[in-house]
Amino acid sequence: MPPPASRPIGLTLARTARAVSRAFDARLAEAGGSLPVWLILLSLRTQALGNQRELANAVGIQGATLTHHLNAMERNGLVTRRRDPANRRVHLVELTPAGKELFGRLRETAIAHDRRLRRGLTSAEVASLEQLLDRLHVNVADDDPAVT
Amino acid sequence: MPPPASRPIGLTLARTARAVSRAFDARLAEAGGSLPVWLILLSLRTQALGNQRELANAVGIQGATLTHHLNAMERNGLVTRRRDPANRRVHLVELTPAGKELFGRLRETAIAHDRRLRRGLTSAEVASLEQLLDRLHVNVADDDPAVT
DNA sequence: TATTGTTATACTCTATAACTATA
DNA sequence: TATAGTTATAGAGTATAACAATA
Repeated sequence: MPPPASRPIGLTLARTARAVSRAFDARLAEAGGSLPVWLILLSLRTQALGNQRELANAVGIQGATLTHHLNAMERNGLVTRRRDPANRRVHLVELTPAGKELFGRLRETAIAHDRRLRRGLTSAEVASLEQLLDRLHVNVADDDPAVT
Repeated sequence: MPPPASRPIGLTLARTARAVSRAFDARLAEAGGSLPVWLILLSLRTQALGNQRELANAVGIQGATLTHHLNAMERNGLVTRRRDPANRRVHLVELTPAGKELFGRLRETAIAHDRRLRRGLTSAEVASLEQLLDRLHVNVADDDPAVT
């Protein structure tokens, strides 16, 4: 049986994602942010997260990597960290007013980016794309290395 | 008019692409490669490229970045570089037998990865996905920053 | 002992600027 | 002067391992 004759979908996905994320990165940088910072702010604002492990998980990075970003964000006055009195191992991460302001700006950036991405696509097409992407995600998520 | 109410397609795209490319990276690493090395080998084998600038372009990186990878690949015995007698400014990049061997192995890896990605999708669905991704790509490619 | 998070360190990919060799 | 490529340097993002603090 022949290999898939057409252009591999993984290649198309990788190239599209790279182009799209570079464009988004550039916009975020103009607005004073970056992708990890945006994802961290977004997670903090839209999810109730009990600790940094959960936050790291929501963003899709390791705990130490999150610490790295939080250090920079704290240095830049975007977040504060303080011990949870109820469990002093846990650090409560909170947005400062500057952090909330940046969140607002980056949200505008993200909305504009998405509007641009959707240009010329019907909402049915976007929904279909989203659903197909989710299925790809599931296909690599179930880590069954025995797939030959 | 309200912002897109649903989950931003850019976020779904970014998360899917990250998960998929991490899975692919892991497979490539097991096979002794990496994504940039695979893209370089693929370009060398499937396109007629006149010089390194064109090669860098095909891979989607800067010339200096390409040099960086070629240095490593040459160190590892995968490619050779020699001056083009017709224009001694140009360096002809050629695969060694070891380079061709690695190409073959990585191609198998890429094919298996793609087979896995496509699981449960009809070829019409894959075609539709590919076409939608291409349209997103076009939407960010035309760099018209005046899109509000 | 287990859990939470930080520090130390390093790696990969990428880029820009300055440089060399050739035309 | 212009073009092809390299070298030098740096920065962002990520990771693992060892550690400190707390439970």
